[in-house]
Parts: sequence; C-alpha cells; structure tokens
Amino acid sequence: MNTKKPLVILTGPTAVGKTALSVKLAKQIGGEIISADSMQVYQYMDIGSAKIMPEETEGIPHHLIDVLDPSEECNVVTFQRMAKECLKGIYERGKIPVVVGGTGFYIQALLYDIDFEAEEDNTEIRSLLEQTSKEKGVHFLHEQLKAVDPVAAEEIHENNVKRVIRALEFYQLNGFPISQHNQEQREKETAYSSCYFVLNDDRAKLYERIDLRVDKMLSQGLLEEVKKLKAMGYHKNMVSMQGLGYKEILSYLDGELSLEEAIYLIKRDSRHFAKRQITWFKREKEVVWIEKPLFDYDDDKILTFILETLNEKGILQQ
RNA sequence: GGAUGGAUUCCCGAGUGGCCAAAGGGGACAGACUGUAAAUCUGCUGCAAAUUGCUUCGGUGGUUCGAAUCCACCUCCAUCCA
Repeated sequence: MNTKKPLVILTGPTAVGKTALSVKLAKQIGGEIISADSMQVYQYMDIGSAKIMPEETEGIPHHLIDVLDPSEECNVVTFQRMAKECLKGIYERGKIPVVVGGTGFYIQALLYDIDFEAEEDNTEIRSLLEQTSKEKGVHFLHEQLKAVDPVAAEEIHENNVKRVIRALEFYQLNGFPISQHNQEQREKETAYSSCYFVLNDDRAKLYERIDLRVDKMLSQGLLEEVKKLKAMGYHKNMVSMQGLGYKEILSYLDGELSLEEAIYLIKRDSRHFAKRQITWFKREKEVVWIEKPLFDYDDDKILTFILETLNEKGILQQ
C-alpha cells in the first residue's frame, strides 16, 4: 500500500530536449509541470534561458516560470518553498506533478525535502565574511573553518570561497557544524513515490546541439533581449544576470569582449555546464537514464518507455 | 633565385646541452557540490607489464658521456629583396 504522493522528474543536461518531451509526457499522464530551472524563474529572460513559449505548452500548466523579477534572488530555499506550494495545488487538483528542468540541486532539495535551517537571509554575516576573505585571503577563512568544523574544512577546498563562507555562515547562524547537518540531510529518504528520469545523448551530439542552440538564440534576438534587460537597469551583480548567455552578452555590451568572444564563451561554458549536470545526475540515487540514441531519437519511443516504467513502479495508480 | 625568421606533446605557446614527457594557457576528460548551483571549486591530459621502462619536440644524418636545445643537408611556412 503506497501512501506516498506521486512525483515524476524529467531532467537532463541543457539542450537535450527536455521541454518538448515534458509536454507530451504531462499530456499523457494528466500532469502539470513544475520548472526546476534557476533561470526560467525570471521574467524577461526568455531567449537566453530557452524558456518554453506559451503556444508550446499545449495547455499544460507550467509553474515557476516567470515568477520572479530579475532583481530578485532565486536560491534553493526560495525554489523549494515555491515548489512545495505548487505541489500542494497540483495534488489538490488531482494531477501529477512533473518536475522538469536542469537544476539538479533544486530537484534534490524538493525531492528529499532538504532542510536548510535558519530560514531568513543573513546577508550581514555573509557580506562580513566576504569582506574578510577579500582582506585576509581565502586561506585565513579556511583556517577559521578548520577551527569550528574540521570535517567541512577537510571536504571543502580552500579556494572554494563561496562554500567556505557558507560553511562558516552556517556555523555562526546555527551553532553547529554544517558537515553534521549535511550528514543528516544526506540520509533522508524521499517522501514521494517518485521516478527520476534523466534524458541524455551522446556527448558529441549534445555539444553539437548546444552550439546550434546558441546560434539560434542569437538569431532569435538574444542581443536585443539583453540590451533591454540592461536598459531596464538589471546588472551583472544580480544572480539572474549570472546566467549563461546573459553575463557574456553584458560583457560584450560593456565593451569587455568582442561579440565573437562572447559567443565562443557562451558555447564553451554551456558545454561545461552540461558536463557538470551529467556529473550531478550520475551521483543521484535511483536514476533512470534515457539515452536518446537507444531510442532512435524518437520521442514517442521514449514516452512509451517512461510510461512503462511509471506503471511498473506503480506511480500512476493512486 | 637570394636574405632572414620559424616548424614543440589535441591547440596556442615557453624551453636554446643534462634538473625535460617538456613551463603556462586553452580545449578534452573526470570529479565535488545540501541557501548565489546556468554559480563556485578540484583533479587529470605521450604510451605501458607504471616509484620503472619505452616512444616524442618537421625529416635525415652528425657532434657529444648526454640533444627539443649544437652542426649539415632536406621539406614546409612567413616576411623581405630580386
């Protein structure tokens, strides 16, 4: 007797073709889509984030797209909070949530309901630590971490300033080491009856698709989109503007890069990103990999496979 | 035809007699990640029976105990003079 609520996840590296498949899947199973994408949450960032167009949704509700202003900061915690809210509504409507998007960390936070402790933003502590790292160097901070949380210090390379700072911040905020907290969270089991699909392709094919997609974004008007954002007052220090395609074009607009260099960087960094995503998914437990070549790149064959898998796992019978 | 400069490991590029399988960068590959995650960071990159052995620095031959580094000739590239 399965009392857990169903949750379908469809993810994969950037540009594999998640979006098109997800709509077909949602239609088949009576699903609603929750986007797990750290950039598509922002308004006005359509082309560069490869956001789904309204006419492509085919009437399937899409959540967590266009819900934040680019000046706002989206992070795992805000995502998790919003996504849980969406889930509630979807279950009430008797629909099946389909989480679609490439931000593995967000998916993990939702799936395992990871607890991030101290809810409020503590920008003061963080900026203080950032200040210290600038003044006294990363090594100094790492030494501090060693004193309060040797385990985390061992795990986090001292050059990884952001994570060293977070670990210190966590300790100061909560009074116990983040390493201990992480250990506890790692042992969590999912509260859902879920299936985690990762769509993938041969590396060379994927990279080719990425390059093509970047060219397409340009021809669709990425430049104009970024110009508009810039004119609206959004700037590089915002988390949203750290997005691939946005930061590079901004650098170009500021005269720091030629357009050619900017495009090269977007392509290269998108490839790197895809690789990191794949590495992440490899590490997730109980993942069902869908290698596109094995399905002759046929979305219908893939769909059939997904439905079979869901049935086997009894996820659709509620 | 002549003069000069150059040819280095996947790419760019340093190295001018031993400490060189060869700096550095890029790319590729691999990995970490628990409140910035499209972020941030790490490792690795000639071959192998791998604390040793083998093959590499345009080609061939030579000098030397020892050459990517010196010499000769050759091939190709660049610039200049005819």
